[in-house]
Amino acid sequence: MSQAEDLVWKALADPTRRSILDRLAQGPATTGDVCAFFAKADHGGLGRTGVMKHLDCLEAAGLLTVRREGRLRWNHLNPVPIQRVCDRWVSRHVRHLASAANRLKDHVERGS
Amino acid sequence: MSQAEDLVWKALADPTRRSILDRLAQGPATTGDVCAFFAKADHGGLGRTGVMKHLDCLEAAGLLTVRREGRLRWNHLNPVPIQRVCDRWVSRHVRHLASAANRLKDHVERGS
DNA sequence: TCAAAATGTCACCCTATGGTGACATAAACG
DNA sequence: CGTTTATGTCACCATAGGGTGACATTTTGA
Repeated sequence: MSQAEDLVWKALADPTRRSILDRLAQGPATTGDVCAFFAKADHGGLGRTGVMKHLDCLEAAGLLTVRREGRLRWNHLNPVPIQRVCDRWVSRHVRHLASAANRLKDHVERGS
Repeated sequence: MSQAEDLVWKALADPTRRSILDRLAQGPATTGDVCAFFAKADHGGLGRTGVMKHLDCLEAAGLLTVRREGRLRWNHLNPVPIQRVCDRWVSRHVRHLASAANRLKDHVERGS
């Protein structure tokens, strides 16, 4: 229940940030690259300031590592926290899938 | 990128709601049960109205199924959406773990 | 040196969200 | 029937969060 895990959940809660992670999964990108990607209206028409706030949020959660190169800021995806959260929390619940399915089955059979 | 998946992410973003799911993972509970669990100060000191809003949120996300029995409302955990989101999104990123590790290794070796 | 490009930072706005108290409804029970 | 218990619903409040424009800083390159 650490603070760090909470930051990860909060970071993943926003669809725009998940899109950024999708973009970074195809390789590192500068902030300008990400901005160009989201400038198009079909990706939200988001401005540079907004993108940066999302990047900050992702970095705080550890989902992003930054490498500065001259005036460029290269954003690298770091999927480790996602896996950690998935292992530590999600698996606990998915483990109950079978019993939950049984309860749902009972639920349906008894006619709701 | 469906609306349904977004509801799941939003629902999981809040630590209180994840605690509720943890509680429900040990078996179904009435709304009163959940309230009693959160009334204690060490669990947030949350009120009944607040609990119900969280339950509504979880139900909208499909993480919760409700069965009414007289004046009781039994809340059942449904981990299926969690697994669906994990399969459809998280696995895409965890798949890049190896290459990301390499990039981080390069990053460190080049001295940040 | 000077201008353009890439990023950093700040103040501000609006809405979504978590939380509450008050009241309404519905079922169990004497 | 009247009371208690469990839940539903509503109006309301405070804050966090997503988004913006304006301006500062730092490189690059002519």
